[in-house]
Amino acid sequence: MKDVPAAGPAAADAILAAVRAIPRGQVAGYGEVARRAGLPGRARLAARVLSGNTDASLPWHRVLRSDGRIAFPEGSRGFREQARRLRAEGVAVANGRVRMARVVPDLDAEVWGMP
DNA sequence: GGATTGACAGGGA
DNA sequence: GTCCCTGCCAATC
Repeated sequence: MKDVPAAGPAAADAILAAVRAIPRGQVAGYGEVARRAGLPGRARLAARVLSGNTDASLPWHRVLRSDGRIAFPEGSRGFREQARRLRAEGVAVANGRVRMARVVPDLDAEVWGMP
């Protein structure tokens, strides 16, 4: 019952699972995902995992920066792809940023299975 | 072995 | 509200 896995394939899997746990129309930050994956403070690791992912069914576009900003440089390919997908899901993307879900208390709790 | 980089986060100006 | 710098961790050169 150790605690956090020491950054291995299991960690990557956990991160992927956390990303897949994000419901459609909702978004989360890298640090948030990492935390839910059992890797507090490993936001960068989450980013790295997503950069190496190739799963098209993985909602990576729902993962944003802590500020709600898209991690890619504006005008970049990934930027456009992500913004496009988010809009397709009903997420308001404006000027390279996304309106972070301010209040989704019950929903959020349900999603992460924790109040 | 060390040094550099990176889809980050947080605090300060 | 935006822009800049520092810190943390892991992988890569």
